[in-house]
Amino acid sequence: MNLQEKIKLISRRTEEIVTLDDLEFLLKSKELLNHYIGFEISGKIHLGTGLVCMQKVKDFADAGIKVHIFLADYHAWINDKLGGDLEAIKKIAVNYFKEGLIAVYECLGGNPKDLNFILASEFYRKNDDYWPTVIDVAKNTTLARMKRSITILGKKEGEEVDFAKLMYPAMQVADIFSGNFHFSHSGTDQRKANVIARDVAKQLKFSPLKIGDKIVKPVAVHTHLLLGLNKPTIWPISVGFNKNELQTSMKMSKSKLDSAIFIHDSEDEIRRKIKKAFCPEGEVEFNPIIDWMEYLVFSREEKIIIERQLEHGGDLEIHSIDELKKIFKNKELHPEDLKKFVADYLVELLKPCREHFEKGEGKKMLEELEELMNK
RNA sequence: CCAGGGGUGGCGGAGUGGUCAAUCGCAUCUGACUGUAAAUCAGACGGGCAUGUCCCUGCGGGGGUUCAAAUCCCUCCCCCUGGACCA
Repeated sequence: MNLQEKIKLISRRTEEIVTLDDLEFLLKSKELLNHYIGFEISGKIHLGTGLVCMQKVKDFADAGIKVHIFLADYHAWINDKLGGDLEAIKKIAVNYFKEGLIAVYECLGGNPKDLNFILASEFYRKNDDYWPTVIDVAKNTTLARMKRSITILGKKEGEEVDFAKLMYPAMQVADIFSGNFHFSHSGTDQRKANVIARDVAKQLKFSPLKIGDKIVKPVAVHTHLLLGLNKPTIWPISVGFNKNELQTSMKMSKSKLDSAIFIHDSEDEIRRKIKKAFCPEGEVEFNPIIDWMEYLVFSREEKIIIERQLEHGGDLEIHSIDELKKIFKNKELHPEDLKKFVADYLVELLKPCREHFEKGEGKKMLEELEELMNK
């Protein structure tokens, strides 16, 4: 694969690459390059991580980059996930979470051997330079900035938090340097941490990131955050609405009931959630179903055929997201037909993963997680 | 550690001895209406069933006063604001 192909592969369907020049520089070097994406062990894996993030992980792997999945157990603990029980979090991380990511990766056609899993707590224990790196990062960042950065934990800026949460951004940044990761891959919600990493990169005494003798900044690759299936909190949109605010309110979230589909949801669950999803006819911009078509379907397909009854126009062949948007905007495609397509598509795509968690060890791991979440 | 304020249903937030299973808003669920969802309207919304002017549990935990407590008293825990301490 040549340089241009690699760049194209890594940057396809991303929201942002910081920066493209640095990406090119890294890819030109002859060194083994390391990718990283961190996941808080926060509960069930939804399609945002399962399909969007893992698809990008596969892109990295296909580009010949060593990919690392960082199981952020300490981070989950800090962020009060799973009852804030570190031991339980660790267990879920190495069982359910790892298992789930492998299973979806296979659904996407990836080879699980590509994936290198790192458990945060283990990584810290074995790495004497880790905590000095945290301090090093902290010394090069202001308190005000850390306070602003708690949005990466899903907290609102200015929200009252315990002190550990202010350590979280520094830890996340230190993860990147301690792991010697050249690529920090995340959803756009993690942008603040990645930008801090780039800002402190040249100041660090501990674990600086190097290519040869040159100290470099990690390249941030930000993938799209899927829209939740719910109606946005601000709707209908009025004149002078805040687009950012609206988009933030639309993000898929585990805390918003039925806004997310999980990688092992049953066929009925998938269909039920899609059916009740917000989907205004003719609206392409703030429409979760259109969003999912773009990031879950057209990210993989060159051509799709939407089945329709004759009275509704008969089967429809579409070749791109732009074509779909145009047709939908003109109300030449009814939401119900589109929903049916998306549901069928996901049911089929996720089948191996679903079956994996329906029996044996997989089932046990999922039940273990559910029990913990119901506490 | 001290002073003051506070902890009520999934969330926000009323209530401050009986008429409180607890106003109201949001969320959620059901039905009607739409070829989806939304919006709108009607109903449900602590749990149970025999669905009733029925039973149980309940207003941070525990104990007490009272015929009667979310409401008063004691005690413990936790949160917020400020202060004190700082070899």
